[in-house]
Amino acid sequence: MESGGVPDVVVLRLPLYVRALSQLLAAGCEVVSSQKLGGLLQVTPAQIRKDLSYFGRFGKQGRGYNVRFLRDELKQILGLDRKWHACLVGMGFLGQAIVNYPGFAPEGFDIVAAFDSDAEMVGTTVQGLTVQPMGELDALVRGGSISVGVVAVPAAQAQEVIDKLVDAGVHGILNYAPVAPQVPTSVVIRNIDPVLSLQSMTFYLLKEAERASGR
Amino acid sequence: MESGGVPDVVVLRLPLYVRALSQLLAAGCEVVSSQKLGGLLQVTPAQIRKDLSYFGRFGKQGRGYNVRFLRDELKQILGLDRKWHACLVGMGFLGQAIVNYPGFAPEGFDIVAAFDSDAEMVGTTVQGLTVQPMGELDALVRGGSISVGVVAVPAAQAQEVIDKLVDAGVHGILNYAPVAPQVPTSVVIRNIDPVLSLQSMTFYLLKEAERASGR
DNA sequence: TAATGTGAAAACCTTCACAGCT
DNA sequence: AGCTGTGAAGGTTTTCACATTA
Repeated sequence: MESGGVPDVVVLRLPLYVRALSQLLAAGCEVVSSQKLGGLLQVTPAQIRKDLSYFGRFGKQGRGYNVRFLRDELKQILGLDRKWHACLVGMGFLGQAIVNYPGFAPEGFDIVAAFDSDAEMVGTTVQGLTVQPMGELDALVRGGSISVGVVAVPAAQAQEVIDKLVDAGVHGILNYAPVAPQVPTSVVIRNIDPVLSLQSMTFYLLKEAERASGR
Repeated sequence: MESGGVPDVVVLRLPLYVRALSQLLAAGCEVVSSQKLGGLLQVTPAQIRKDLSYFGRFGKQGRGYNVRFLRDELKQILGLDRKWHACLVGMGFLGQAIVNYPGFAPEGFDIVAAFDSDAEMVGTTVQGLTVQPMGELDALVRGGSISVGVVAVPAAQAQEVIDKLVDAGVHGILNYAPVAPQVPTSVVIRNIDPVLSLQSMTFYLLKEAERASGR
């Protein structure tokens, strides 16, 4: 994917920069060079400068970047200077863990509604969120300001749920189900799949083991 | 990264192929073409053929691939034809969700030990796992067959925990903490970070919103 | 002096297109 | 006839290296 002349890989790295800059700021650091920032993130200085150059000129030659300024610019570019409303579908173990995860809200991501197809689950309250029946999804998303759907249902139901979310007008999906979902090109999807991560990791663990014993 | 002439991106896609092939098999499909497999995964047929060609010749011209055979070959290449032992560090909300997640064991990933620095937590049992004090980590990993460490501690402690795991001899790390960890090149690390995923997503949501209203 | 911003070069990855096999 | 396997072409991403500026 590629948007407005900016390569996708670049957009994927920007949040990393934002986080590192926030840390630097918290540590009282006001100016940073691409070299130093790269050291923190294991990224080459040239790559950082090139990435930033897609969006403007944020540094001062001979000095580096003002940490707060660069951080705020990047947050604005990414749309992180405002709140985003999300709904969660699937309030099983995983869904509950997601709702309880304290990392979303401080970054401006608020889960404002939750749905489940299980009648047992509907009506219960988790972290101040009352679980609603799936039938309510369309009206709530269509009517409101919800732009992101978080999918935490079993694999077998995932595609169906994703279709519902897309129909209701969600433009972004964070999918925790272990499937390869199909979405229209206008919808942005991100998959969280720890098993896939492990399954590509083991390839290298095998090589490592070979090196350690034979070879 | 690049290992044995095989590009990293290729290794990242192989587990996707394995999963799709398993699904096909479950659906009773015995033969598949790169075209059909690509359709399921939103990958071009040429890419699938090229990816596979790094490891051998698995298909039959004019017919396609035997689903079971290709699946088993790929599992072997990735090291998924055996069990992998992992330990979990951090038994907070997130750690408990990870231990309860039913997706790891069926794929051969067994969490066989758990550690926490909180004295309150130590000694409790979650899903048949008794939480042990951090002091035990080194001996247990060093002595045993644990090759993967799963990190589910707060950001502030993550690097320290990762260092301990690496020192103890773990070769792979699945990190859920929102940090950019530093590890030796011999250690493979995968980060699970839903907030970063959302933060790159919003860039495109912004563009989408612009398109929808003004331009 | 010290570090940015950026064209050009190099490396890398994907797609094409077709020979060759079943 | 149909589909794989693969060199070659095309495209994208990273790195280099240096003019430029504070």
